[in-house]
Amino acid sequence: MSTVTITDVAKHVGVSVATISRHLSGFTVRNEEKIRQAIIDLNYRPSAAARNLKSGRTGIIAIVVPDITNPFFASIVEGAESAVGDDRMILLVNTGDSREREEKALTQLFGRVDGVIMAPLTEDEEGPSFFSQFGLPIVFVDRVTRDGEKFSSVLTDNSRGASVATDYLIGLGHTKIAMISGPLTTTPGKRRADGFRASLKQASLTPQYFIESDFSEAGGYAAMCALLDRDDAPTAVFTANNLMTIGALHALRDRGVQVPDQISIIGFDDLDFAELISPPLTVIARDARLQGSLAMQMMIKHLATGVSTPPEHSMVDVQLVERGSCAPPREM
Amino acid sequence: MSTVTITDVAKHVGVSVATISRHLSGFTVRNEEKIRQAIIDLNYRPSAAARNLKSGRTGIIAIVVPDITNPFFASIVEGAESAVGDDRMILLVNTGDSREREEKALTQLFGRVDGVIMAPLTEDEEGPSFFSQFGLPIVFVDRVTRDGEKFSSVLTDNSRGASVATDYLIGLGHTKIAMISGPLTTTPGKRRADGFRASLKQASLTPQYFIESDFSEAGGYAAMCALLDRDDAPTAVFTANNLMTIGALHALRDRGVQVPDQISIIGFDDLDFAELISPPLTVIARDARLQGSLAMQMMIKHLATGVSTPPEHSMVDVQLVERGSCAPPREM
DNA sequence: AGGTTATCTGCAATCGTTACCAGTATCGAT
DNA sequence: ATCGATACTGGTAACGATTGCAGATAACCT
Repeated sequence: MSTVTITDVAKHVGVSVATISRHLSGFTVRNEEKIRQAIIDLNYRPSAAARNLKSGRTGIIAIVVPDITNPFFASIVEGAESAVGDDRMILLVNTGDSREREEKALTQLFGRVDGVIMAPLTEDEEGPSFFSQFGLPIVFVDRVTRDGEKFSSVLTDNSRGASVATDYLIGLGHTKIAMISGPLTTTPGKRRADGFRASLKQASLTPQYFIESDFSEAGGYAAMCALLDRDDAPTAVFTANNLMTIGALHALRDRGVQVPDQISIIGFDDLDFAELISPPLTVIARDARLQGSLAMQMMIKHLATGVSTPPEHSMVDVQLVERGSCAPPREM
Repeated sequence: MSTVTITDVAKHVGVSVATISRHLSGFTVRNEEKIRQAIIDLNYRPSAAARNLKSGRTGIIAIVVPDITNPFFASIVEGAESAVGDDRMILLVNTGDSREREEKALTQLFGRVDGVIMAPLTEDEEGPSFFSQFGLPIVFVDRVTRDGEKFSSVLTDNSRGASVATDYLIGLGHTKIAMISGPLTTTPGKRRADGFRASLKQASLTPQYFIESDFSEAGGYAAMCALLDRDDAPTAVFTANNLMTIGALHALRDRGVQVPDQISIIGFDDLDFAELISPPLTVIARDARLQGSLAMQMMIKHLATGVSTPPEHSMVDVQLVERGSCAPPREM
């Protein structure tokens, strides 16, 4: 059992603790070999807590995401992991889409981590100081808050992505185009809705099939059902994230609606298995892993250069991946 | 900026640091209200590092998984998250299937966390003391090492699961049954292979279509291709995890092989979209979220009752979910 | 040999908190 | 008024590491 301290090692070797400490910090000391051996013999491991207390740094970077089972966020985490380096670790917080838990997490994180990479839930209705108050370096990823300018961020052009999707459907000849949207209180929710609306407007169409949902599979299912229940059902639907896409597909399957013959569907965010479903799913894709990695790189650079460096902003490309789930409307 | 210490609060209120500390620990003190106010006014947050140093506990539990983008592990993490409680947090380590990183993680984790929930990569070839040496409470999940008896664990009956899958294929009349296996150095890899072999043996069949792969999508793809390239191709295949199943399905799709007409396929571990692919995928399922939650509960109990409590072992059920990807062989 | 560097060393203060110990105020009972 | 019990309080020594300071040793030069 390891309750071996630096003092024990020092005694064992016959030098002072300072010498051991210096050895540990990479300075040259007289009895290198003896010290190394003593550390192994005693199975000594420096106390992280004591180091933190002295140095004020923890070597831990937190990642706060709304839902780790969403493959998009899992990939963000993986990307961040890949860029974290040898001397740091990642602390994951899953807020389960709860604003309360997000807030509590930030409070608890203070002092335990050197920085936070986060996808905030909402645009922060509570004033510009909310995230600043914690005094933690933050890099926003995927989403940003109203006072986001103050912090670095890695975002995708959500509005453009939604426009590309909508324009694509319009280009195929659809006029009855639905959107199953995320919550308008979140940045991606809002921006994607904006892009959708803008594209419709440009084509002189009205957003009569717009449903605000919640980025969850169940939400997507319910929304799709609601759309199908309408007398005048849409001929195409744009689902604003991967989970809702899955839900919508389940609904279509359960109702026996043929894709793309009876309805076209395009999703936001690619899925591992998008090619495996029939027909293969057409999506707006972006590189989540890259976003995570970029965010981590920003954080590391920020921690290295000091707290008062100006925030950086980075935008990751979206692209249309045409597969087979969209076709021109049957009845025109 | 928060470099406010308990001393500052004490001075501000006009009491000693001990009093503030007691208030923080929930004891009744004289100036409750004034203290509460001072803490808010000064924006004081207790130093986690100092607390760790004094108490020896961190309030952090680590979860070490090989691959967070695997939905199975993402669900484990989510399950653990859901059971972690208000006063603790989760530190995630993604080892990326690297034994080296796993080992380094354990070293770094010491002193930073109160316990580790982990899915170890291998069965630990390096002797019984490997995981013990870190002096950390460990709960194994999904997988176990050779000296696993010493630590608590939450496992699934991998061998039985594989047998159920194999028996199902045999029951349908298949004799040329392939298995795309995980690495035999991992517990789930080995046990599932064992179950497969046992079932074949009982039916007087020989495992001539056995391929050891690596639990990755690419590995599954390659293995499936190899099987299809054989002169005497199998009529059914059992893939030992979800990622390899996806890879195999991609291979089948690319080669234009019809499921289940030309080949039957059954996977280990369910997928969100298993019903969406065509035909819907038949799988051996188990509740990953439950496993994660159970593991966390064990860890919390273990930390509460003390280090010397005997390890617990829990087994989670597997079940066959019949969908449409398996059928009797065409040519008999 | 004497003087000057260059290297390494130990001492002790420090990081922010907790917990033990002894001390004081308050109160009711005698 | 005195006593004992109760309820808080403040001072201070830890927790285990790092680091500035000054002293010691060795190495080098003239």
